[in-house]
Amino acid sequence: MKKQVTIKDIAKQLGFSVSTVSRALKDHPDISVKTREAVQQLATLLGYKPNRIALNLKNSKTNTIGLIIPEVEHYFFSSIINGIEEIAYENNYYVMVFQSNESYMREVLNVQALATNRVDGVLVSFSKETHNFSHFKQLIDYEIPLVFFDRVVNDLHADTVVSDDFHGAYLAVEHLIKRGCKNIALYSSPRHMLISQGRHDGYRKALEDNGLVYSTDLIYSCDTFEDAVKISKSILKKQNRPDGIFAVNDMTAIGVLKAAKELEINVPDELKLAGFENSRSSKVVDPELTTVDQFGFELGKKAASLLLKRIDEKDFNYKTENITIKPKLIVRGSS
Amino acid sequence: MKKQVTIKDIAKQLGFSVSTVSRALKDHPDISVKTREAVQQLATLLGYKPNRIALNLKNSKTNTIGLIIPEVEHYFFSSIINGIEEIAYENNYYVMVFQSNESYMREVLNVQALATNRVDGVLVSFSKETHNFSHFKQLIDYEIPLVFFDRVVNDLHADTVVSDDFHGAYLAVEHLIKRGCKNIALYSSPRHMLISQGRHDGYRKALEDNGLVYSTDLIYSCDTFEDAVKISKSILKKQNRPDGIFAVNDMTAIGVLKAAKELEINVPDELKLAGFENSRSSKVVDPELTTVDQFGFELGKKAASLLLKRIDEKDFNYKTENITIKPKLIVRGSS
DNA sequence: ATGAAAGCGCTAACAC
DNA sequence: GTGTTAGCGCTTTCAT
Repeated sequence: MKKQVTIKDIAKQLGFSVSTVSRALKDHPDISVKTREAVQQLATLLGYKPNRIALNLKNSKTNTIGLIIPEVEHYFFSSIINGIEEIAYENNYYVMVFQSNESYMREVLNVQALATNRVDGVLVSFSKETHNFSHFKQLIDYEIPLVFFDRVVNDLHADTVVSDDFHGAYLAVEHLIKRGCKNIALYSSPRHMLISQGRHDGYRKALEDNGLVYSTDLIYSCDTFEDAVKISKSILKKQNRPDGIFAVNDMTAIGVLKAAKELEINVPDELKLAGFENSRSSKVVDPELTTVDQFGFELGKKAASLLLKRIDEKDFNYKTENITIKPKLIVRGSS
Repeated sequence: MKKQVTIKDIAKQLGFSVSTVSRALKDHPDISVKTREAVQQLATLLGYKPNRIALNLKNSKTNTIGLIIPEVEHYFFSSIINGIEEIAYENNYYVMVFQSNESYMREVLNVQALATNRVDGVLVSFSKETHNFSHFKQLIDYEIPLVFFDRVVNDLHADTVVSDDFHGAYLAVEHLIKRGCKNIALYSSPRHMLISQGRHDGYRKALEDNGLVYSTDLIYSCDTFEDAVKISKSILKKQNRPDGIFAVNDMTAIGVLKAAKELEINVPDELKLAGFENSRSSKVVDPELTTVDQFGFELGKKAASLLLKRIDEKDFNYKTENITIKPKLIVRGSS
């Protein structure tokens, strides 16, 4: 990289001191119109760009927020990124994105990287492998504000933003019941994650509120397309197979759909399906998938706004907030 | 944010000078084992983290590469990000991701942001709106290495990495012909982008090599799901409707599929379809979509490796490379 | 084996 | 209205 133009260069060429140039560049009232204009003109002429690094060092502030997500590849996460970027952009912040790839080890390294890069705040949705949260505690020790979204943990000094999983699941399952299902299975992620916990509880509550029996026999640990195809083939062959399935995410529900097709089980007539995410794929399958929209974009915006608020806070001992976004059931052809 | 621990703090507590501490921290041979250990021990005790910002300023190097893409939300781009991150991670680089959202204005601002953040190099796939490339020229003036991928322009001092669109399109169309299509339409993006140009040419060549007539009547400007649904409804109602359609991306092909279903045109019997991307959605529709895999992950890796090589180069006047990744036809049920 | 000091680019308190 | 200077955290040359 070529040596970049600095205020020093401008100062030298114009015979001013660096401070004058610095002030002129930011329209300081003390500076005479003449010098200001001369300086600004030369600056653009030389292609001067302020060096953020120097500023960052000076101010101990990078105007950068760190983001750790499991994988960009999921529609839900990429729409969250969009929401975050929107807010960051509006407020002159930059975003550093790190993926944990669902690996705990990688996530720990990501946190290190963020700390060493001196980001002003961090947004996290942690990996499936993460059970220990001491790496996040480090950030908190540094008084770097932290906001968890989607996958959250409640016993840290950090805000949280989630969609109301309980409610979303309740809506979806209630809907399946109203459509006549009596035997509804749940395809769910590992239990330690609060999201699946909430969705599980919403599922259960909807059953119970509607006089159906909750049974662990109807609960399957499965949250990917591939697994869903595989296990559904046997599940759907059973004597008293489910007449409705609620899956924790769209791709899982779509996996079921695929298996059903192969077994020539008609969806929605013989089997009704609901997913969770409102992904692009959900609109594209046939029949289209009934699903729960989590408003990822909004969620990202909320999380980022909250983080920026925390960054501005004078006192790090703020009272943490737990924000919940109400999801919405999107009824389509699969139910 | 709390005041972070610096080498100064360590020096003071131990009664050493900062230079000794600095050296001890990096296992400098001059330092005695005793001091080294004392320093390193205290450092971990206090939770010392080197301040990258200071380093960046000192070295005029940020170990960060900038990435500008149209939208993370597309599977193709997110898989590219994965490839880029992989390489960056292995080489101790950080990635700053910016989205242009297909807006020229936004892209220009992204470039500014990158320049002011003093990234060591930049990876770009430019927006659909971008016809003027002077903002990239600025980066080149600064001697910041630039690698274009996917959407590229050839008359700048920058390397390019693309998948062989011509070849991919040729494969897809040739395949449709072999399957018996005689009247193959092309759904394509605006022509000024090299990608659609290449795909267009591959389409044309495949027709001509196989004794079919190329005609602009069979070319439609359409590259989104929604548009494809809309325009296909009329196109597929025509007297001599196409018996095969090749679309520049999967979602467009899937839009056609949707329209065909509504019109009760059987795919693949009455209409054969091929897309381009090998997205998640392509595996999920019924019938599954024949498509061209562009190996986004590999492409991202190649682009990032090349960029890092350029960053290390002593002389900015390197001879630019134009790398092409051979795509692969994935035949599925839609053809 | 360790320390002093300069410098990376910029800002701001303090002079004048 | 403009200049001088110190300092942000770190590395490194030059002393000792």
